[in-house]
Amino acid sequence: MSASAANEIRITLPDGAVRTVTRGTTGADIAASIGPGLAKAALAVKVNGDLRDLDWPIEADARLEIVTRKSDDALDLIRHDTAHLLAQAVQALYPGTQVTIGPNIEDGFYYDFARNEPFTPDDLPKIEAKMRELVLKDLPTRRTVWSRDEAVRHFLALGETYKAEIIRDLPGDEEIRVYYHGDWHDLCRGPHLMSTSKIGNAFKLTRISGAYWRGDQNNAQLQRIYGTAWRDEKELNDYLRRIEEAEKRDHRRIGREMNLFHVQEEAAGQVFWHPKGHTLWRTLEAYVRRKIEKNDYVEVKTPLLLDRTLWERSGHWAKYRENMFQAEVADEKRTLAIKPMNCPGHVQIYNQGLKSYRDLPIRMAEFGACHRYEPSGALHGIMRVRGFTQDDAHIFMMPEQMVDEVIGASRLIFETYRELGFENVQVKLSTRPENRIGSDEVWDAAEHDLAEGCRRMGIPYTLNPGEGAFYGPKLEFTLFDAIGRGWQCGTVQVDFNLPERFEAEYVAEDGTRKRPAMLHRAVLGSMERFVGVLIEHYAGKFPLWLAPVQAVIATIVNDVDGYAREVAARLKLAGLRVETDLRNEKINYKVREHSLAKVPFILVAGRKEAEDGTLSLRRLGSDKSETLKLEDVIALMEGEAMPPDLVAAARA
RNA sequence: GCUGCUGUAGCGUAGUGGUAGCGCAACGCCUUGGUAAGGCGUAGGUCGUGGGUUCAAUUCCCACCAGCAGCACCA
Repeated sequence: MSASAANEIRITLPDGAVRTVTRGTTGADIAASIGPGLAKAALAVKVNGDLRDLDWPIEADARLEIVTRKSDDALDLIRHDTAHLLAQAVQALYPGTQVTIGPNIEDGFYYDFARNEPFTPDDLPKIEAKMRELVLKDLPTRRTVWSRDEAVRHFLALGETYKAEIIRDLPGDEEIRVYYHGDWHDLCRGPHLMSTSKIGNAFKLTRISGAYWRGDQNNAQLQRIYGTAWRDEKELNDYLRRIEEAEKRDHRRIGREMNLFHVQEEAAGQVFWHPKGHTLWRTLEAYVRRKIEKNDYVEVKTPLLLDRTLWERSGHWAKYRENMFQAEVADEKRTLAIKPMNCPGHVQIYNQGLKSYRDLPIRMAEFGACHRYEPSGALHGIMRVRGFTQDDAHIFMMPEQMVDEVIGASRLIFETYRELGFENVQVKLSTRPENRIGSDEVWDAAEHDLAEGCRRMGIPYTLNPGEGAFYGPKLEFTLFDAIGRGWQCGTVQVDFNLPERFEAEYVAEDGTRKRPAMLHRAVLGSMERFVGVLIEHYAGKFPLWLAPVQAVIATIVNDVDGYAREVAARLKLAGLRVETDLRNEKINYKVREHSLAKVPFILVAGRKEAEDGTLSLRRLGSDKSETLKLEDVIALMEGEAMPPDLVAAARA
């Protein structure tokens, strides 16, 4: 091999072209050799799939890809550089502030700072202005490599104790890089854009919050600044519009606008359901009830208030007491607690009378009102509350029936979500935590049964190691709504604890007493939360079968009030939820009002319709109307108002 | 629970050391009008709660409660 050949390396470009260049050539050099346009557009390179700085010397044969603003990787680069820019601006404006970490997150980034004085919302525009100033200065990026000791000493001398801690904790073989943007520098793995001007102007600081160092409540609380950054102004504006759209779907807002429910401070974390909201609730409940009846569940109702001794026996008193509401009465010495879960109650019912293996499995369901003292900061509308109703069930069975029951419960969950309009569902298997009860053999079997159930159903799942409950492993079902947000709702959990503690038994085929296995399972999870999810998923525009008011009959003149009432009566007879609007208002006004109230059908009745026995039907979201015979309206609406499970049954 | 912010009529908001306005909604009257806001009028607030400062507090201070954003939590 000649000396020159030893100094040459082969670079393969994405189109397959191969270039021979001198060892140590950078991505910038190669981009320049391809063309001046690309040289200008280049932000970074990918060397054998790894993102690198443009000036990173390439030392061996490699596949190389030039990353421009159009590349998928550009956003990550821009966001991370913006995070640095934020830190640089903050340290320029607020000397003495320590930097910690500043990772990318979905749609943006954040940076955590240690500073005694808190940031206020007024600081954001100031910081942002400073950031734009730094962009205009076009500060060049310079990468340096330090020894560990040198870096630690350096950052400690600067008073950057968090950075020093981060460096100390880096794996031994990791190269310690410090990036300079002009005079300012930060420890960073990179890569970075070659100068601050490459970031562009499409960024915005969005909010401030507290955050614990390393996410641990026992550590110091830092101040986090969130921001978003995009390739260009258009992308930024699209994003801001998306946020606005999401705000419009907010169930708290729609709940108020559609008069579904309210909350008030005397009952923090609990919901006052208004007639319309409760109609929605009952419709959903009736649907779930049909589903479980079809799946051979029995429904029960158990007490809300149970004696402390029962909770001691179940283990909740020891493990869950801080989250339980307690009640006392003047005349009695006993302490009662409001149930945070339904399981102990269900085991009490199971334990009434001796069960045979022939009775199993017993699938015991309850729409159980539970109360948990959730931390005040966790409360959120009707999504995270202190008083909620689980569509709960416990399945008592022989251990060998476990896989079938896991499959049955999972199938019910998938089917329900699909019928309710959620196609995309993900499953997680949470396995044994550090702190647990039960032998390894029992855990092995339970984890196996959950996994086996998924496998046989052909549903993929991801592992969530160590995240199981202390009493058993679980499957968690996350559904994705219309704007792509995930909601963990359903769960299937194995429980070793309760049957043991309450000494549940069944008589086996051989006449011996055996302990049944138990599965907890919820489909919607919390009714309150699920109604919230439905509101946000549909943005309040519910499918007809769920809509609290399915149609309003709006009159044009008072002469037809009688006809409108008659129509309403006929529709009600057909099982439809309708209201009349006989007010002395113009039809424009009525149409506007009921459209804003998201009523699926407006049935307009004027003189013509009253004479012909017809209605002018206008669908929500349409500006057209069509005139139909009353019978046809009823037939049409009856068809569309059929709940999805009944539609499926009718088709079968 | 932690950090920050907020709390004025049902909702959305203005405002001030001298006991409060506006819009929408509500209610009443007039208008009976063909598919997204007709007109006029009336009523509604101990300005989150409790203390303090002051001649005087909705306004300033403190505490508490609740809400919002995030963190932490989420059997």
